[in-house]
Amino acid sequence: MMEKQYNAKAAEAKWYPLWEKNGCFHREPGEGTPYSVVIPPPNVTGILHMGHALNQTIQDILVRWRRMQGRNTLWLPGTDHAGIATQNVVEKALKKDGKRRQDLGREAFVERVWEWKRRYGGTIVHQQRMLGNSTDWRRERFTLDEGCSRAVTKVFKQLFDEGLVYKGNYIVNWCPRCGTALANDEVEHEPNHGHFWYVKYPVVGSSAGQSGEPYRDYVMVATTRPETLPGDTAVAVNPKDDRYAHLVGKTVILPLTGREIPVVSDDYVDREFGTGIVKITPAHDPNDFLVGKRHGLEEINIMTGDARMNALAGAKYEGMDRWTCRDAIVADLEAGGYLDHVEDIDNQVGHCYRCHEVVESRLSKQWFVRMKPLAEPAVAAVKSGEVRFVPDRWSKIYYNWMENIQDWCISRQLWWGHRIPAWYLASQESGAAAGEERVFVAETAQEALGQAKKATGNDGLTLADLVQDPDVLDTWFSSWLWPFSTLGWPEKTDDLAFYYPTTDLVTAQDIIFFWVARMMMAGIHFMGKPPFANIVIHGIVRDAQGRKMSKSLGNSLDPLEIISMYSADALRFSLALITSLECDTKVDKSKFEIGRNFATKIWNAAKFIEMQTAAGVTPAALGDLSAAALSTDDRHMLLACDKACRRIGEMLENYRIQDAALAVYDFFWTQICDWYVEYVKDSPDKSVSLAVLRDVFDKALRLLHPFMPFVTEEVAHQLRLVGENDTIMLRSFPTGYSPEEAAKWGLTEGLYEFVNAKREAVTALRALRAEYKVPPSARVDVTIAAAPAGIPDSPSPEGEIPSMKRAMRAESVKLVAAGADLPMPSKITRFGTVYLSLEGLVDKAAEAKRIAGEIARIAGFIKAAEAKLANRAFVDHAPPAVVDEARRKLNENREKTVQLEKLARLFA
RNA sequence: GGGCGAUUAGCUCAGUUGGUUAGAGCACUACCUUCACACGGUAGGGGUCUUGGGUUCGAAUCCCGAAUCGCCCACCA
Repeated sequence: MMEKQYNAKAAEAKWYPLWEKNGCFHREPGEGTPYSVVIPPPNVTGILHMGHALNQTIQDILVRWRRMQGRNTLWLPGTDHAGIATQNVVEKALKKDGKRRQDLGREAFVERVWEWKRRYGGTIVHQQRMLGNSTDWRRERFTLDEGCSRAVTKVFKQLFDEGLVYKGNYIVNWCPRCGTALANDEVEHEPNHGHFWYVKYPVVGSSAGQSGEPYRDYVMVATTRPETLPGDTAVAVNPKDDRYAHLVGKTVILPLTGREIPVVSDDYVDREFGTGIVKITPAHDPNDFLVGKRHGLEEINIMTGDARMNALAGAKYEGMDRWTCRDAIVADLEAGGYLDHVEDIDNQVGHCYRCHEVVESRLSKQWFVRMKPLAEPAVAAVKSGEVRFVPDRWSKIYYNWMENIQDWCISRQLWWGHRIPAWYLASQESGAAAGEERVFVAETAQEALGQAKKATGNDGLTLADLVQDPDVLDTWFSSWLWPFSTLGWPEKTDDLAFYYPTTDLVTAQDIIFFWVARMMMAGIHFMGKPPFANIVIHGIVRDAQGRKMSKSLGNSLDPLEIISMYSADALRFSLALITSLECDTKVDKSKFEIGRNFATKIWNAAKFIEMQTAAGVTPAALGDLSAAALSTDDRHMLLACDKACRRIGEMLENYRIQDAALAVYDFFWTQICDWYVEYVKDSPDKSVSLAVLRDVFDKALRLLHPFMPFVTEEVAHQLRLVGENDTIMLRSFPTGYSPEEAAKWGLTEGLYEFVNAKREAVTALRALRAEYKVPPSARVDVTIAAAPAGIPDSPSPEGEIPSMKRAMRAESVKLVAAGADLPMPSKITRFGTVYLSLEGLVDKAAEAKRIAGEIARIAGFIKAAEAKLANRAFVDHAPPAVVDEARRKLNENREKTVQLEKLARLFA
């Protein structure tokens, strides 16, 4: 016998290992139609959060559904090596022992990170199993594993050979704490309350000096970053600015240094902002860098990698950190009479997305990928419809970004990651700054050596003469290859041939640019085909106040805690039900009660079926039954099931996960539990109705399985709907009954409407009972002026009396001719007019008042409907069905009014 | 500054190409411990669909303007 209560924990602990062990998640390439998805690899340092839970629930729903549809399904899992994040974790651990990574040396440190990965890297992988993910763990990958590394190297070399990877002097975002360059999108801009210092730069050759008043002629420069002053190599004005036109071409004295620097004119300068004069510091500001390039200005780098001032900043400031130096320079400017005044200003300051340090713009040599040539075909693939965004509006955002794309800085000054496969001549390295640097890009050091020998004509070179580039590649440089590197590329594997391109990519909106766009480019460039057919974008999980969930805010919900409180199925179903692809999802704990309650409901319904069986009811063979053997309620149930199967399948095809979840919920709860199970309790032929119930319940379980894998598997086994060594997850996803079955059982639309109408009558009677406060225990006498003739294919209402009797808690149900004028109180339904004899149970005055209100309300509807139908334009233009419906409704309301007026007189 | 989106019941959201008296879940009210289930059942209350115009026989839905909120990109020296 089934337990009184569903034990979710036990079911989860039992089924997941069995599925995995039996290879239920695994398929080999070859047969059938492929359906493949690669998981967005979580950081190996990560722990499972609600964002993962949502993302993976959506994927698992799609994957389980496709698998049940019979597709050859692959959902490929893995983790990302997450350069900075992982290195930080290990460095933090080292710090506890008072060590820095430099103390270990590169090789030992990297080995230490690997060791960390082996010990703790499995955390999130373990947690993902708790969700019930049907990922093929036999194909699990890591972005830094051997295969992925080979792909990365090959790609780097190919792009280099194609001229799409280059090394350049460039101003990059630099995190002084992490000691590495950051890509533009790794910088977070945040509002900052800062100052605007107004500084006077004396103009050379003015009359000022002669009069003995040094600074009468000066230009006023406003800056938020006085500490970069020693790096200034010009001041700039707008060419159209008449105020300063006379200054262009002259020079000014850079305060504190005595250096003369030119005044240049450049469109970049905004006349309206500040004083209209900008100091230009090419080595420490991206815009200034560009201005400097245009005017051939010197680039003076005055800072070290950890944002301290170097010798070029001047002896006095050398060694100071940038903020100390700012204070010192401001003080000196003031002392020298150069500082005019200070204003408060609100601006935006960039912070490192990892450690939150204020980012510095820094001039350095970095590797870049030329993006324009890669972006163009990636845009074309979406424009042509070859790749589709779901929802479609993301394509606009994608175009917008791709069309304004900038080169991608891919080098990172870290130790943990894919080392850049570029080598230099050791002898050349120190003196290379001045001249051309010789670089050999190759897949191996040996190959690089060959290149070096050829280039230098020196056959005596050995590996010892070569030095590999110390930098590693941006983490995304491996993830952008994920859809094919994980399938074995660059080898020509069967997996690659069969599962590439993948079918769906499911991810949140926040990594469309980081990841999705780049995968598109890589897929097209290296495989000749976009990496997926559909890009499904879902929202971000937010807390009840709409804030992003984050560790620092402390507002995160832990999926594992939700699983332990409510079950994995509850987590999954609730997420599916409340998630729209259209917008972000607000989540709080109470939402998960929906899923838990649903699981309980299913368990109890299953228990009911078991009890019927245990009570000795033997289900008939459904396939042998004809329409005549089935009651209208039985047939209605079968038809509702048929509709549910079709609708849910269609919704999933359109990625309408929320709608599908709601439909399966409604089918189970309303159709099966609220109506049919109630009917079965008192059905005239239990053997038949149990057969129907078992069949629709079985189908409902399968419809639900992608959403709630554990409870469906457990219940299917409890009811022996699958064999002992079998699993529901490999059974077919129901698509509805065949036309033959539908014909044999008389599953017609008319019949469906007929039973719906009957239910309206039952509901109306219940409402009457409630309105007139008839005690639930009271058996009442009901009369119905049955009128189902208006419904096509209607069976005789006579046969419905027994089922209505029970549902209405009626002592008797009497049918009279349709249209018969029944005494009050009664309600009009499609089935007919329902009358309940009250036997003087009513407070007359109160009822009279209520009825008057009701008449007034209906009068409003009638008036509106009459006006509508009197309108020729409406009658002529609206679809006939709409007009007919309006007429029918109007008549019904008129009839209702007549009845109500009679009733009012009765109570007067 | 550029782009995208949102505003519907107390709350979270549906509402598919314009078409009955705008729906669901939660919350709320009343009644019900009826032998699958109180994590339940039955019946209810609650919305001038942010706002002002326009198109239309008809607008939550389409167009224009306003307000409020959110996100993304770029960024002021």
